[in-house]
Amino acid sequence: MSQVRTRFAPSPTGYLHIGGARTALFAWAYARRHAGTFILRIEDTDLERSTPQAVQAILDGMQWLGLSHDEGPYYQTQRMDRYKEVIAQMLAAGTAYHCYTSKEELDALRAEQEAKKEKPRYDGRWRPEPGKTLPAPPAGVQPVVRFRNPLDGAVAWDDQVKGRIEISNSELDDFIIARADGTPTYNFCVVVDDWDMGITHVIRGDDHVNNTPRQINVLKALGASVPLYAHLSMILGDDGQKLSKRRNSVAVTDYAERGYLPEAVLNYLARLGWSHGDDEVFSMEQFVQWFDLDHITASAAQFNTEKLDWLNAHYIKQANDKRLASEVANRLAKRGVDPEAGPPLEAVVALYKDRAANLNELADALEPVVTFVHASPELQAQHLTDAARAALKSLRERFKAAADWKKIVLGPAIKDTCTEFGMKMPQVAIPLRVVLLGQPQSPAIDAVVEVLGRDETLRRLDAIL
RNA sequence: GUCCCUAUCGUCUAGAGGCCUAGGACAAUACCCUUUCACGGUAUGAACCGGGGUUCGAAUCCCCGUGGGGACGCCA
Repeated sequence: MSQVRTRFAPSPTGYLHIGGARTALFAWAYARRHAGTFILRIEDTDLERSTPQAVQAILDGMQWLGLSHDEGPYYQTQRMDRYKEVIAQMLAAGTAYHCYTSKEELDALRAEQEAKKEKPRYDGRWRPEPGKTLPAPPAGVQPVVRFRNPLDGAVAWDDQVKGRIEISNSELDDFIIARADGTPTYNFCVVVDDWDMGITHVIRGDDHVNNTPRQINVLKALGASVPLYAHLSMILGDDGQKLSKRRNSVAVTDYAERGYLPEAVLNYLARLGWSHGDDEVFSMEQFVQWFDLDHITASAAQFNTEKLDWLNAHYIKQANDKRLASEVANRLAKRGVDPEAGPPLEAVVALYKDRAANLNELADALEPVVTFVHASPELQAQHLTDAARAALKSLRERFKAAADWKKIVLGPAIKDTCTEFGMKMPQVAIPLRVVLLGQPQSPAIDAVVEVLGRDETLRRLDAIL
């Protein structure tokens, strides 16, 4: 078997879409699995809609996910000479021809066919046939170039995810491969690129299934070998509807902003439409070893944010504290909170990372530790009763007398206070949380007090009591 | 309208004719842990779209319906 070469070929008209990211992941994993080559190709022939910013956004998204390419990025706009060369060859070989039908005529034809409930298609009026007399080319009209699609028979391929697909050539019309201005069109560029780049496995979204027979026909006309195709079904939003920019987070960078770890997004995407038995949580190394085209689901998959959240929480628990601290520091800084203001972030992260589903939640939780947040009047009224205040004042004296600022000393100090006042643990611990953090819930209170430090703990106690 | 794809718990999925009284995961519910909130643990409920075949036997194969999606551009 020849060396595996796969490609990801986005068009730079927006951000790296979550569906595109999964396509890239699968193409990347397949190449890695087979020690092959993963190629990045930018399909920017649509000059109107392609932007350098979008190219950068795609590159950034790929980098965030860690999907590195071995070749490219290639840009179709830089390969124009090559496309024109192939078009000239096809014109000479008779596998393509000039068509002078104007857009207006085409529109009229389409309207007529739609009125008759027929499938809109080019009628072949400029297609040369033996014994057929073509009209005289109208003066001053720049022709387009059309591919001379076979009239009879069928095109078939064994799709690696959908099985055998066969399309009759009578369903296909002679599609345009070069516009009137001479620029080549998408379906043609893809063919030349896949051929020139030696792509062995075309792994792409299933919105391209209908393009495949055309592309295979051109490949054959060129005498090129036909790659294997694997068409991935699309990803639907949480609501079961097609993903939309308005309703869903579609850009991978949205997920970065929303506090997801790339390994969680990757793991989630890998399991969306692909499976390895009952395995749910696995590393990219493991994924690459397991990945195959045989276990890809043929039907569309609905995105489930709750499951992503669960995976993300899992990976946050696994992540090392230093990395999380740096992520949280960035987020706090953006909110105008000085990450250096409180105790060492790493120590606080260690205390809180089991309880956060994403980095923003983690930052939310750390904020009242890092900076002193006064409890709202409502919370104070609810929790800081006279009895509670008295107990906390006594506790403050115990804290002041603490020989060592450690949990093993601090914990008993709180318990002793409970005993002194005949209170249960929550009756002291919750008011203490309210004073120290401005909220009634936190991890184990002795651990919080320890990490907060002696000076800061006493300062906050003094400020409120 | 024509062509193409698709259909297992609410969701992601396992399942390649008997191993299926259909398994796992997320979510849900209950309990345990925790004298807080989470985390964690345990348990429970929850599905083969419908109808015909083929077969000794069908979630698995075939056909027809129905639902969902895609394509039909001088867009990609």
